[in-house]
Amino acid sequence: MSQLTSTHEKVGYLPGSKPSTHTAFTAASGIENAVRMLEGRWKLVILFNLFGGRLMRFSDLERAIPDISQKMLIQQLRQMEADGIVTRLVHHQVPPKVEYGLTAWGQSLCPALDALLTWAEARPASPDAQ
Amino acid sequence: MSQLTSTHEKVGYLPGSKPSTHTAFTAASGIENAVRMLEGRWKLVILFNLFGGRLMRFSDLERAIPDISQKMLIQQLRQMEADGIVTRLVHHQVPPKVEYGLTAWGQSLCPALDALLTWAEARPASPDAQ
DNA sequence: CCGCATCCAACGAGATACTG
DNA sequence: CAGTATCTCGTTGGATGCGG
Repeated sequence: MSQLTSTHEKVGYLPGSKPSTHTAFTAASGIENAVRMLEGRWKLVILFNLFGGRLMRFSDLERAIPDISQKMLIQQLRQMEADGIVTRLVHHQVPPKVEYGLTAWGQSLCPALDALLTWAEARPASPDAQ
Repeated sequence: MSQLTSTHEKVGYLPGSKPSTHTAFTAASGIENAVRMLEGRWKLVILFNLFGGRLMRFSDLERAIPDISQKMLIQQLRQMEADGIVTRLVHHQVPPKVEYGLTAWGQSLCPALDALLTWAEARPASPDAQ
């Protein structure tokens, strides 16, 4: 279910003709929301460690991402939790144990990121004059 | 040609088993490059005004995006030009005339953004405990 | 018309130290 | 173990004014 056309032809969300659900501005702001959730120095790295559906403890993530500080790790996790991307599961134990995972919606980010990765790697080496 | 699996099953880029071309870190950094090019307050709005393959003058873009400052417009355009996403065509005239458009690679961003938009709009209203 | 330079405020993110 | 608190700094983006 594609909302934007991917061709070089005229597209449906252009101002003037809006047969589709989106104008240039609504489409942009919708994607901006997505990009905002993905911004942040570490979010994608965290996400990729969580893809696959397994749960990881705070300390697991710390080990998996050596250069991250505790502050950044918790901050980015909490933001993604607030965004509905990651789940936070607290086990009331001594010592404490908290596991992080992905929501179903978070999992569904995977194909979109795949598209982005494919695009990024298709970058031509030499500048192409259109 | 998908490089990441989109299922909830085990995925190929996970540490330990790397039959695919990507580890969690190379995949993340590849996408980070893409996200970095899309960050910036106005880049997506500019992009959407350029999709469709038509050329737009500097002043056209200024009019199309009322709240943007000249500094921001030129800055984001130049960055995207450096990234190989937009083209810059200078007509040596009096008064000056410069037209901006998308490279072929820039055009090919469209489906990837579409995937992101579809994902963003699929966000569940209520928090879903996975 | 198109763009550059400068100054400034706001925010993101790292380092470090401390707590339940 | 899993956080919180504070400080600092680099970067981003806005406003304004000048130049080819």
